This record gives sequence, structure tokens and C-alpha cells, in this order.
Amino acid sequence: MSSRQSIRDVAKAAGVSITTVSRVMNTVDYPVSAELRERVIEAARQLNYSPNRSAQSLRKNAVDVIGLIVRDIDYSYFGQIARGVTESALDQGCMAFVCNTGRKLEKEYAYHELLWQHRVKGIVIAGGGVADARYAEIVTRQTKRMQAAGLKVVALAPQGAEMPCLGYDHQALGRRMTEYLLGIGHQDIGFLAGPSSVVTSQRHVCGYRSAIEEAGGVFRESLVACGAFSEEGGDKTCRQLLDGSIPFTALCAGNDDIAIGAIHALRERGLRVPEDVSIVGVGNTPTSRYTRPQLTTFDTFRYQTGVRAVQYVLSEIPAAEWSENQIAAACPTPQLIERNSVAAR
Amino acid sequence: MSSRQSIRDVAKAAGVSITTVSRVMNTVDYPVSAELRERVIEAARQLNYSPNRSAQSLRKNAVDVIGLIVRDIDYSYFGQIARGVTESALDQGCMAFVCNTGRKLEKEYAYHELLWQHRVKGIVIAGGGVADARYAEIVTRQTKRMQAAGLKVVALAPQGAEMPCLGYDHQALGRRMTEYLLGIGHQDIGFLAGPSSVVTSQRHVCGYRSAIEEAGGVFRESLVACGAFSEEGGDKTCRQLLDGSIPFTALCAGNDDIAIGAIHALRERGLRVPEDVSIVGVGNTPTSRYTRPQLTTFDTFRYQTGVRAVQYVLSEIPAAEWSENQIAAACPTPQLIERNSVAAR
DNA sequence: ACCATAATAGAAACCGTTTTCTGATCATGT
DNA sequence: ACATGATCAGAAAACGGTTTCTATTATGGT
Repeated sequence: MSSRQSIRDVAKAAGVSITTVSRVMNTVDYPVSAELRERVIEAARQLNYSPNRSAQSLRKNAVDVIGLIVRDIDYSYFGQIARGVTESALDQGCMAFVCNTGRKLEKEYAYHELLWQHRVKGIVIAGGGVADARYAEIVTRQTKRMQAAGLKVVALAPQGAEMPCLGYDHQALGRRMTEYLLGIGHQDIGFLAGPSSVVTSQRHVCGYRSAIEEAGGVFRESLVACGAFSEEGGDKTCRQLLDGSIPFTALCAGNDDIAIGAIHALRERGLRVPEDVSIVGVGNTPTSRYTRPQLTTFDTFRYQTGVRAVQYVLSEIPAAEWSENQIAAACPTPQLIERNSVAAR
Repeated sequence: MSSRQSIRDVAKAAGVSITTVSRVMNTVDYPVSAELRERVIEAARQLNYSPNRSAQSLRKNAVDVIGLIVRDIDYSYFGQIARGVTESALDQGCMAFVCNTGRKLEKEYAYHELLWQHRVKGIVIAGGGVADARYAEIVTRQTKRMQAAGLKVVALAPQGAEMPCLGYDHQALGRRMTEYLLGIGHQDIGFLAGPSSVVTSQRHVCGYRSAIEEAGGVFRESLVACGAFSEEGGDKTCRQLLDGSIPFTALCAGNDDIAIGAIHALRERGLRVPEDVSIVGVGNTPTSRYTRPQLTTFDTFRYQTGVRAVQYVLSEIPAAEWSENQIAAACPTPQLIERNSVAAR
């Protein structure tokens, strides 16, 4: 009565073979007569039977699980991705392991191995890809191994990594942010980026730089500061810029959290946003609508990206066919949301 | 070369039996001679062997996985719990299924069944427990069944549900918030709660009410409004109160997101925080330090709670011995963080 | 009446491990 | 030299399902 019922128990209770039980549980109509079907279902219900996934997976050589690797699940950026991933996985009957690395390489390796051992169907990597040579090498090797075994890996990152990627162009976004500010009259623009070791940050700054230079300005190292992708990071990097000798009238932030931290820092120094300094963020987090001032930001559709990533991972599309077209179709271009943290000059 | 190597392949390569391979992989020293051990390890390395978890689980009748049920993983409240849960699970070699319900009962049932089929070691329920009679009944039944099978279930909720619980007393917190505001001279205090169907909200209001009444005030239905646990919810409920006929000088918010939304609403109506209206939140989210004004709030240590929940789930402590003492030890009392959203009257 | 065929149910093999049980080898004490 | 026990390795039985293959019965056409 207490412990777990197996398919044998059901078979015995229904007076049939386990083959029949299996067929009743798995196929909708074909190979069993209606009467037996009824008897089996009733027996299973009575015994509260539910199949053992480990056994199923072992025999079918297929596990209905995917892995999601994130840097910090408690950041809204990753939270939104995780929601997209878990929801759309569930739609297809899949569970998702959430793997939080906290930017620790050892953890990421450990998770890779664990996911591999679990024979997951696929892995969505969000916020891995630290620009560590050792890391890149190991992950690339791992990924190759996985793909060879039919496991789908997709990085929620701009193209370039040696695996299927799903991400908008961060460099283009850095450029757009800057051009937007230039376009409304700002000349002295700073960039508050994420960690310098993260490719996203590097590309942001890259795009920022090219926009500045193409507009005939000069790129100043000291108008760029790198820090954590958090309010605290934004607060610190902004103070850095304020303590520098170069004045600025506008700021790009690597994400909305950074922007919020920066606004805080500016306020503490007696500067008004957007009257004294304009600021534009990335992410369009729920909070960004409700800050003071409300944040002008670029929506990057993280939820959607999570959904799409799972669609790829659980599809039959082989990695090789994951072309640029599909990426473009799967990943909408960031969209400017104009609110009140930016003023024309 | 391509596909997955099994223990048999390793055995063949090393020229030993699969028994020996298994022993080498699993036991640290005992039953195998040093020479064979070396040979096996080398063979496994060469073949890139890693054990199949499904097979292990089937044989050992134990799965190194736990489930985490959350309402909205992209809310910092649940994100922090999830980080605590996943990190501390990994410390013990466990993976965690993250199950996002979005307040949908069907999803929660589906996840319960799935977790049960996967034979997970335990389940941490955060933000389930919707006050739906049908739900309560089903979940209670489910939980009983699970516990009978040795599966550990813990709800991150105040005591009272018919399962081991791990949570501070929400009613006491509602009371403390109110008393704090009363203590510094406020008389007309409103409460912006979460959804009325969520027990947490009900208890908050309960505590709020008793504090008001014990102070000799009268509880006014129309100074309480229920909405989503989000900025948007706070914005709406706050407007509701502002549109009411009863004036107020202070507000309690069910969480920090609500508080942020409320501040936004107040500002839009030309009211200043805290000069015109004081507001106190719950959660001490990262953002709360950087809003304007910085939020006075109660830290509820969600990360810690997640960690402790996993400690219980993966421990050998039977559900029956999960006493009130342990809960008290495991779950710190919320701590007031005084910042700038509250002013004395 | 009889044979071919379809429909249905069961027996047994298999998935990749762990673990029990058995067997061989070897050192040791008499 | 021989029994005794310790040490080490392998054979085989599980774990709980799915699936292939076989056997039985029912059906239908001549």
C-alpha cells in the first residue's frame, strides 16, 4: 500500500501481462482491446501507478529533460530567460535543470558533466562564455562531444562562439544606443558596461566606440567603466566616471540594473536625470517602468529568446542546419522603449 | 568513437569485467587491486566514459534530483530562493528541476505528477499554496502519498499547511510593519497587499489589522487593496487607495516590487515620499537600495531560506521530527532595514 | 470445411548500472 | 602438505520499463 507500484503490480491486479499494461499506458488506440484497456486503466488508477522515468529513459535511451545554464538566476535578465525556457519545456513535457554558475568556472564544468551524465536532450547556455581561454577550449570540446552524441547545445549569445547561437548583435546594440543619444544632440557620452571579461560587455563597448568615431568624435577610454551587471555595479562605475576629469551629458548602461544604480549615484552627487545627464538602459525589466525617472531602455525580449532556444533544442533540426536565417527569425531586434531618463540637448 | 560509451566498453578496453569497472568508479579504495584500478581508470579516460544516471538511478532506486516549485521565477523573490536551492543542491551533488507555475493550478498539478514520476528526492514548494479548496485538498493528498514513499516535501510558507513548513510568520510581519509606522506617529496607514487568494497576503493583512486595533484604531476595509506581487500591482492598488475617500500618511507593501509601483503612483499624483506618504516594503531586493527614495524594508533572507530548505530535503530527518524548533532555527526573523522611504510624523 | 489473414496478448530480450553471490588464487599457521 | 581464511575478480540477478518476436484466437473468403 505504501511504496511505489510498478508495472508488474498493475499487470497482476488487472490479470494481464506487463506488455499489455505498457501498451495501454503508451499508445492511444492501436493494439489493445477496449475491454482490457478499461481493466488496466482501472487497476492503474486504483494502485496509483505512475511510470518510473528512470526506467523509461534507460530503455528508450531518451530523457525528457533539458539543462539551462545561467550566471545568476536571481537577476531579472536570467529570470526571464528561465521562465521562457521552463514554460516552453513544460509545453513539450520536458523538465528543466536550472544550473546557476555564479560566474564560477568550476561550477560550470561540474554542471556540464552532470548534464552529460543525465543524458539531457539539450542545453541552453545563458551567460556562460566567459572570455577565459581555458574555458573556451574546454567548453568547445565538451560541446563537440555533446553534439556528436546528438545532444543539442545552444548559447544565448551573439554568434561567434563555436556552437549554435541565438542572440541579437550586442555590438549593433551598443552602436544603436550611442547613435540614439548622438542623434538628439549629446556629444559627451559615457558607457557603463558589465564585467570586462564578458563578451557582451566587450561588444557593447565596441559598438559604442564605432558610433562615436563615425560621428567624428574621439573615443575616450576613461568614459568607459566596467563592473557587475547589477545596481551596485552601476553605482560604482558611475562614480568612477564622475570622479574622472571628463564631463559627460549622457550615459549608456549595459543593462537596466546598471542604469538604476547609475541614477542613484548621479542623484547622490546632486545631478538630475535627465536634465543634467541622460541615461539609456538595456533589458526593459519590469522595474524599469517604475523607477524615477522611468527608464528609457531597449527591450531585448529575453523571455521570447528562452522560448525559441527550447524550440530549437527540442526540435529535430540538426545543429548544422541552424543557419543565420533561423537566428534572425528567432531573435527579434532590440526595441527602443522611450521613457523619461533621456532628454535632448 | 562517436556515441556514448557504456561500462561494458570500458570493461572490454581494460580487459576486466564490468563488476570491476563499477567498483573502481564507485568505491574509493577497498575491493580492487591498485594495478587493475589504474588500468580501468585509464581506459575510462580514454573512452571518455561517464555513467548513465538513468541506469544508476534505476538500480539504486534513488535519484539525485530535487524539485523546486515557484510561482514566477523572474521575480527577484523567487529568484533568490532558486539561487539558494540550486547552489546548495549542487553542493550535495544534486540537480534541481525548476518548475514555474505562473499561478496556474493545472501546471502545478502537472509538475507534481512529473516530479513524482522522476522519483525526485524531495520538493521545495515556494509560492504554491493558493487558497483554493480543491488545490489544498489535492496537494495535501499528493503530499501524503509522497511522504509515505519517503519523498521529502517542504513548503516555504508559514506553518499551518499540512506539511513541513519553513517560513517566518507573515502575520507577525504584517503586525511589525504596522507597529513600526504607528510607533513613529502615523495614524492612517494603508496596506497594499499581494493577491487576496495567497495566504501570505491574508496573513499580512491579518497582522496589520490586529496592530491597528490594538493601538486603538479602527480597521478600514478600504485602506487595504490586493493586487499582483509586482510593480504594476503596487501601482494599481495604490491608485485605488488614492481614489478612495480615506486619507493616509503611510503605506505597508506586501513586497518591495509593490512598494516601488506604489511610489510611482504616488509621484504621478504629485505626492512626495516620504514627506507626504511613508512606505515600507518587504524583501530587501537588490533594487530596493537604489530606488528613489531608497526603500525602507524588511529583509526576509530568501536565499538563506532556500539553502535551509534543501538541507532539510536532503537530510535524513524524517518529516515527523521536523519540529517547530528546527523551523525557528532555520528561518531567521525578518530584519528591518531603515532607509529613506519612511519619515516620522 | 478450410485456409489465409488480421487482431490481439504474452514471453523474453534488452537498456546500463549495482550488488550479491560464487569461485579462484594466495598467503598463513599448523 | 594441508586446511583456513583473506583477498580479489567475475557471473548473474536484479531495477522497471519498452519492444520485438511469437503464439493464439477470431474473421472472412472460397
